[in-house]
Amino acid sequence: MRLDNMLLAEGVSGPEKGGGSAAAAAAAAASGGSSDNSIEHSDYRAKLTQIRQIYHTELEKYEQACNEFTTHVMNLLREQSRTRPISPKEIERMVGIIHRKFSSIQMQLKQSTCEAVMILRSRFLDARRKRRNFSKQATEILNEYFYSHLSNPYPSEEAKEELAKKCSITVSQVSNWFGNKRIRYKKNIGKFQEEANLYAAKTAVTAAHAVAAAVQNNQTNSPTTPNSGSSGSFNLPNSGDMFMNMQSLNGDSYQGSQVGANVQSQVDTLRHVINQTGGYSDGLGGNALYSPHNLNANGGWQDATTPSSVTSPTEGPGSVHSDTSN
DNA sequence: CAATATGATTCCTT
DNA sequence: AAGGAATCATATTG
Repeated sequence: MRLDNMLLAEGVSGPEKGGGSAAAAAAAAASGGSSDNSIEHSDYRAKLTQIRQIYHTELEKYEQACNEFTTHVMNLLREQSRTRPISPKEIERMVGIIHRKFSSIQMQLKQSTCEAVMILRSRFLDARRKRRNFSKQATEILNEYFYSHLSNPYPSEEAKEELAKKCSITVSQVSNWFGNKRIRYKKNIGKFQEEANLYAAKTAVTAAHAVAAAVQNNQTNSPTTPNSGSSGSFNLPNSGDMFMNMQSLNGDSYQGSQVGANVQSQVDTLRHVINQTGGYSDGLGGNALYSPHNLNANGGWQDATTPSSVTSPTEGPGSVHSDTSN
């Protein structure tokens, strides 16, 4: 029974043409494919039709054999009925036995066909096997979000949807990405240091521009940290992104002649804000603020088994931002 | 071709 | 259910 259903759903035993492509399309939609894998789909469909043909011919063959055998037995019985009386019940019984035998054979055929289809599916449609990297742009967007929310890199469902939309991937892919990113970041923070600096600088610059404009407009205004509409700006147990921003701003100086000055003042105000919000921050408030290896230490969401921090074989990852010559 | 990066899946915990 | 950890299978890189 179930085998029948599955074969029907898979388009093997259903209508001749429509079923296969429909099943393939459904499977493709389930695996969240974009649109570029039409080649694989046609390949898959070809294989599926092959399976379907085999299945149908075999099925037909079995049916035919069953009928032939039945008539043969009937003839034999009829012949015997001349010499001895044969009740119709006996004939019925024989026919039933034959049909049962053949239907069990058909069952085997269906089962093996099911297996073949499953193998085919896992071979062609399992996204894990045909893995494609996301576009450069998509990873850019995701990384930007990740590093600008480093203190709490857990996007809400809505944020995930938005990111998915922007990156033209699915929400579950966004979830996967963040899951992988969090774990891999935590596992080896040193390896991600320059990436972190890069994206932090990128977002920081935009923020700094905004703030600089605001400061120019209204100097006496107390800046309430123009965080893009993320979650609360003061839930920070560590405020890693803040420190990131400031570190990159201060260390790298971003070649901006005028901007640099504005940013410097901005850093001061930011530091002020941080001192206000984080009551505990007197420990690392002023002087430790700009040393990059302290950034690793004050992780908030990554507080499992202290990750042996920076141990890179090649160069000191802690001194990434010390741009030497000009 | 080995090493590494990366997206997806599975198992397990909370 | 969502997230962490381990793992798989492929992509990319050197």
